[in-house]
Amino acid sequence: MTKQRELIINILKQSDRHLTADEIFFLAKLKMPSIAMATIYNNLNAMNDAGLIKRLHIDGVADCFDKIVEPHDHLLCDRCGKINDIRLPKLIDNIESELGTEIENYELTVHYVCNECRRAPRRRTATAE
Amino acid sequence: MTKQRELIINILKQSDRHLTADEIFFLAKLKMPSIAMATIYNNLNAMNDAGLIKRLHIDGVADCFDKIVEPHDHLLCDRCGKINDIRLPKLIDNIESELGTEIENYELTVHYVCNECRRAPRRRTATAE
DNA sequence: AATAGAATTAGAATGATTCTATTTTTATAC
DNA sequence: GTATAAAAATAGAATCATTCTAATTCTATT
Repeated sequence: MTKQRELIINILKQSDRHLTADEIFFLAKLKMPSIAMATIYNNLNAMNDAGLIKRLHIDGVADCFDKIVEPHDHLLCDRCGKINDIRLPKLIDNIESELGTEIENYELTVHYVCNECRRAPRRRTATAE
Repeated sequence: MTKQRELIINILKQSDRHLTADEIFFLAKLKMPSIAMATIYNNLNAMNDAGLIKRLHIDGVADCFDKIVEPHDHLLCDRCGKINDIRLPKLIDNIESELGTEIENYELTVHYVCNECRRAPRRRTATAE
């Protein structure tokens, strides 16, 4: 466990959002100015491959990294772009029974309009629409 | 409807796979050597935005384009990388009832090991693993 | 045939990510 | 505690997918 990896893990742990490699790089540089982008990617990729974190692709946005612990799904608000985590524990059984085969795992992104946006319609909170 | 768009649509229609922009470009150039990459993207993006086709992101591979007609999900074999379409019509209700909200739509990619790979284990058919 | 607007073309630009060569760090053996 | 080998980090170049820009070509309408 290198200092760099430790730092990256802490940044992920302390964030309540799903960060991009770039955001992690920026935050890491504050604490360790010498850190290189390649180190960010090397570590994120290694941890992703090891299943310690999860690379997340949301259309039109750079990949984000998620400090998963347990499997979960994502809720994307189509208006404000915010991503929320959800657990849909029965879903894997639903999929398997509809499909008739055992599956390894799955990735699900649900598009919806979050409560805030539903209430205050049309006011844009973040990047997306 | 320009000649270029017609060509792109035909390429998509005639293919039984999900093609990348690059593959579409290559195939289009065979029939219309002057066609530009920007035209491919312009048309794919326009059709995607209009809901006529669907941009598809699979981890580690360039985006593919899918000639959807109706909503459907994707099955990705983790061994050979092949993508199959599936319909899981009950899923949207399942998600909505588990979630307690109405949703717009969703994207689901299910990872599994396809029948061929299950039978002939470890022999790699395509790009992935 | 003249014109306007839309689409295409070519290639430069961008953004994200990976690669490569060099340097630093870490761990282990002497 | 120094020598050495392996692993990781660094800097920056390279690559890949995609978008952008400016110039050109098409198409439809007058």
